[in-house]
Parts: sequence; structure tokens; C-alpha cells
Amino acid sequence: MGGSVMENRKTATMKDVAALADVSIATVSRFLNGNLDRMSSTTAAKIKDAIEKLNYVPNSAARQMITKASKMVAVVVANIDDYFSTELFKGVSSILEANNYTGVLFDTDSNPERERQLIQLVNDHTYDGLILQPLTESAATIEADMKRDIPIVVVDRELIHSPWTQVVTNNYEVAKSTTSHFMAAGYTHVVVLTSKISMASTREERYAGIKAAASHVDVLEVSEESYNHTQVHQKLVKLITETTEKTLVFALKERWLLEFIPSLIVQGYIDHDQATATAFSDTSTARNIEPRLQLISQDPYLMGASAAEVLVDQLVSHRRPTQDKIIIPATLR
Amino acid sequence: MGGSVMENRKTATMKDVAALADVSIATVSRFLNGNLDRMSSTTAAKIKDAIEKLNYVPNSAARQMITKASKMVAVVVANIDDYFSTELFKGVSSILEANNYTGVLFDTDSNPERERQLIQLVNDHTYDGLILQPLTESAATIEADMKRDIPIVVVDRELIHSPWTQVVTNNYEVAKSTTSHFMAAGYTHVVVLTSKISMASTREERYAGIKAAASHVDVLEVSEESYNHTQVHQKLVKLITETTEKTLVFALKERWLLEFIPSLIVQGYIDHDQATATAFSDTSTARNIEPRLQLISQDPYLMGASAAEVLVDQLVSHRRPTQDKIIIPATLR
DNA sequence: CTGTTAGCGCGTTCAC
DNA sequence: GTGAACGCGCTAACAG
Repeated sequence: MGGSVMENRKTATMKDVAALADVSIATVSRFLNGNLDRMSSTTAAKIKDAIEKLNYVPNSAARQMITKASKMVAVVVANIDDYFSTELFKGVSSILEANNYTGVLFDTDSNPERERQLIQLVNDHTYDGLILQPLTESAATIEADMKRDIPIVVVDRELIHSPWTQVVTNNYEVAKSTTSHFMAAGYTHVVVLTSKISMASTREERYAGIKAAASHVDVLEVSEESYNHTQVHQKLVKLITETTEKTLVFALKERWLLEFIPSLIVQGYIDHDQATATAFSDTSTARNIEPRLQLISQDPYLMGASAAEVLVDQLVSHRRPTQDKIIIPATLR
Repeated sequence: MGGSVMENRKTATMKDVAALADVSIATVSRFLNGNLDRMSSTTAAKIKDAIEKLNYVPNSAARQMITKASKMVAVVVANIDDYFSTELFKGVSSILEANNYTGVLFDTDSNPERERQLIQLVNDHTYDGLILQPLTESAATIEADMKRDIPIVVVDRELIHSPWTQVVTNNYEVAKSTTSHFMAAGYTHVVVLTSKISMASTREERYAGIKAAASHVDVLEVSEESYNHTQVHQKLVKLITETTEKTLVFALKERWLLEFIPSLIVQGYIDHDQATATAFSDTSTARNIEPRLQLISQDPYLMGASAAEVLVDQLVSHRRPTQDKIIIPATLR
């Protein structure tokens, strides 16, 4: 029983199928491509039989060479450990599936060098399109590596001079309005908790939004890879307690909220009176931990789905990229 | 400026490069494959020039058709939203990269039907190998769809009658020893917090391990997709308080710990005296939230790396799959 | 050191 | 309804 699969030494080709079914290779091809109407049902049955008997599986490389299409779309994200990236991919996939494409996920791991490699890889293989959550800020770098001319949609982070459609969050506006909201509640001192701001356009925008609304802003930058938890914790405590103003700790990314805020809550520093916290947050984890927190929710799934819709449209219509910017708003709730 | 990439109407082929460089197509092929030693540096330079001028990019489909290899390995995981799956992928990638392969990530989204589709997709395309975190329990189902004969390594969940190498955690043992550990501390009542146990072999093993050590076990099954947070919360409270025994809440998956334990801590139900909690936990998030928790840490990265090593070994040696079972132990700490 | 040639497996005109 | 034959872009002998 087990292992019957392995019986065929060489993988069968269309020729083998044709021979066994006693038809021509062209007929087999027609069968495979669903042109059943131009075929007697007898031959169709014979072919079907032969395919099963031989365990025949079409060679996609050969097909791609002819059709110049793979029905696969590369999705290159910044970090698959981020819920944002994975949820984005799920959104992408849902639309892609519905249109008979398959999403293939690649992870740049927040490494610009790796991003280059992956873009080259995508360039070198027959992917029909690319959805990219970029690390780079400049479209030029990407254009230099993507010599092949396939449709591209950029998500989440904005690119300078992008010739492609972009799908982004209203980072600046929502950061600003959120800050205003807390200002109105008396939180005049804002501590921004973030990875290196200059590393991503989203962070820059969020920071700019906060600064536009707040009067007193401190920044605490935490290294993505390595940080001293205790040290960051102490700095936060200091920033909260050394002023008489009411303090809002504003995490630019959910991860930092999850890492540092719970202990501050347990220890009573975040009491929702003298100090409170908010964050850009993609999952419901933070809310479950402390339901009283008001957080900014993005919609990565919708962003992915939107990006995929744009891409699919270009794929089927062969239209040139529109340089639209699609904004999926985030909301405080 | 922008768009210089788009200037070439049809993508150039090797023939074009050969013509422009005034050499034969074979020489270009040699150049591309790094056989520079068998070539005058003059011609090499000419070819290099031509390639750049023409923006030539080799057609991987054509190459795959000849070499029957893509240097790509498909990694099919159960759920990219789980840190376990993504970290596994990172471990896989690290080894793959080092051996000049690229990992390509696919997400079954915990959907068996989708798993089938993806396995067929992998089967239909030229992936050199497959690393699978399976949903299915039986190897036969997979064998039926994977007609092509490429090396496969199974990770995390065990398969019945697997003809492939498996890389797994010592779920039973560590669940048992952990339970014993807490029993010794007086926690004689164990509440198991889990998704449907029968859905995954890992969960079954963990549950069996707990039962083997505990005297009084209650099970609280939570639906992956939809659950009433308040209701689960209340059930937990009831289970903890309705007995005089000391209670250990044992989450079979980090997510459930994150979802329900923090509020129990805040409300004082989990006081590390009358009641405490533990979990299989892959990230450090839970530890940061409550450092006093003792949790079971798996090592998904190492599991991925191990799986990839086995796969690469089979890839380069063309050895048949060994039916080994590789165990990466988890530890309580 | 370099060119010629024969396929790889399949889709697609054409004919019949 | 069905088949023969060409070509997709490339690699791998084999010549020279």
C-alpha cells in the first residue's frame, strides 16, 4: 500500500499519456486545458484514465515557458513575526484565491540586504505580480532590481517617487487625532515608545502626527534586536514620575506595548489617571490584557485585500500601474 | 528618469545577449553559470556588458525545465499567525540560505482543505523539497497528493505511518514532568485550557502527559475561530474557585494564556498560591507580562533549522528519506 | 577557449 | 475531432 506513489521511476510526460491513451499529444493538451467540447467523451475518458494510471502531473516549468505566467503572486513582507505582516498576507490571499492566483510569502526579516535578494529572486522567477511591504524608502532601488516588468503594489510603508499604487494607513492623521484626544483628557506629556524612527516611513509619520498635536514629547527608542528590558522599564518609570504632568505612553507598535506596559500596569505606574498608554495595535491581545486601554487599530487584512484587488485588476486588464494612493484608515477605539 | 526599466519592449533572451556580445549562446550560458575560467576575460566582459545593456534576466522556467531543480523549498505551515510557525520558518530559512536554497512560505490557515490544495500546488511546481507542519494525521493522504517524488520533512505534528523524517517536541514527557512539578508544589487540580484536543496530535500528547501525572483534571476547550471571552473567563473562575484544591491552569498553547490569564491575574484569581498557571509558550511576551510564571519553552527556530538540515542533506546526497524521529526537547523555565 | 546541436515538456497554429 | 510540427529559452554534450 504505502509507497505506491514511488513506483514510477521517471515522472511521466504528456507524451507518455498520449501513448497510453492512444491519442496525440495535442489532444492531451486540450484535455488538460479544459477544451473538452472539442473532443469525443470517449477519448476524454481514455486520457483521464491514462493520467491517473501514470500519475501524470503537468510540468509547470514547461507551461510557464509557453504561457509566460505562473498564476502566482509574490508577497514580500517586512517581518513575518509581526501580526501586521501575516494578517496582510491573509488578506492578500483571500482575494488572490478568489481570482485563481496563489500568494507566495517571503520574509525580508527587516533586513534591507535580504530585501534586495528577495526582489531579485522574484525578478528571476515567473511570478505574475508582486505585493511589497518595503524596507527601502526609494522606488529607484527597487526598480533597479526588478528588471522584469510585472505589476507591483506597495503596502503599508510609503515609497518616494513610487510608480506603483500604494496602500497605506492614515498614520499621520490618526496619530495626531489620538494625541489630541488624550491632550483633551489632560495628558499633556507624551512619551513615544518606538524602534528607531528613521527606519520606517510609517514611524516617521506617526511621530510627526504626535508632535503636531502634543506640547511636551519625549522619545524612547528601543532597538528591535537587542534591548535591556529592565533598563527600558526604568527609563519609562523615570519619564512618567519625574514630571507633574499627566503622561501618555504612546507605543508606535503593538510589540512595545506588550513588552513594557503590562508590568507598568501591575506596578501601578499606568493607573489611567496620572499616566495612561496607547498604541498602534493590530491584534486583540493587548485589549484582552487590559480592556481599559484605548488603542489604534489598523486593518492589515483589508489593506492586503485592497492591494490584491488592485494587483489582480492590473493582472487581468493589463493596465499600467495607476499611481493612486489608497488609504485604509486606522481608528482609535 | 523614473521608468528607464520599462524601455525594453520584449524581455531579452540569451540569444539577444549572444548577438550583442558577438559570441555564441553557449558561451553566454557558461558565463551565467559561473564557468568563467573557461573563457577569456575579454569575452566575459563583453557578455557582462551586453547583459546590462539589454537588462537581461535569465528565464528560470526554461532553466528549471532542463535542470529539474529550482533551488527553492516549499515550507507549508499551519498558521502564520502563530509565532511557532513563523519562527520555524526563520529557522528553516537560515539553514536553507546557507546552502543556497530559498524557503518559500505557504499558509494552510489551519484548514485541511487548503492544506490539500497547497500540497497539490507544491506538487505541480518545481520545488526541490517540502517542509510540512501538517494538519492531517495520516501520511497516506499526503502521499496521494504528492505524486512527485521530492524529499519531505515533517515538523511539529506527528504523522501516522510517516515515510519521512519527523522533527518534533517531547510533548508528552514535558507535559507530564511539568504537571508533576506543580503537583509537588501542591497544585493537585489541573485545568487544561486548549483548542479542540482531537484536532492536533501535539495537543493530544500534551493532554496525555498531563493526565499521566495529575489526579484531578478538568478540560476547557476553546474554539479557535469564535469564542465568548467573558464566558470562558467565567468558567475559569468557577473551576478555580469551586474547589478547595490548589489549581493549575495549563494552557496548551501560548495564545490561550495570553487571552485569559492576564485578567485572572489582575483580578487576583491567579495569585501563585491558591492558583497558578503555566503554558506551552514560544515567545517571551507572556514572561514579560508576568515574570513569575513558569512556562514551557519550545524551540521552533531550532526545529526549523533541524528540519532544513535533514532536507538539505537529502537534497545534496540524493539519499532516500530516513524514517528518523528527531526530538527537540522543550523545557520548563 | 568557443561554437553547434539536440533536446527538456508543453501550447499552438495549421492541416487532415 | 484529431494529429504533425514548430518553437518557447535554456543546458549539456560534443566538436573544434
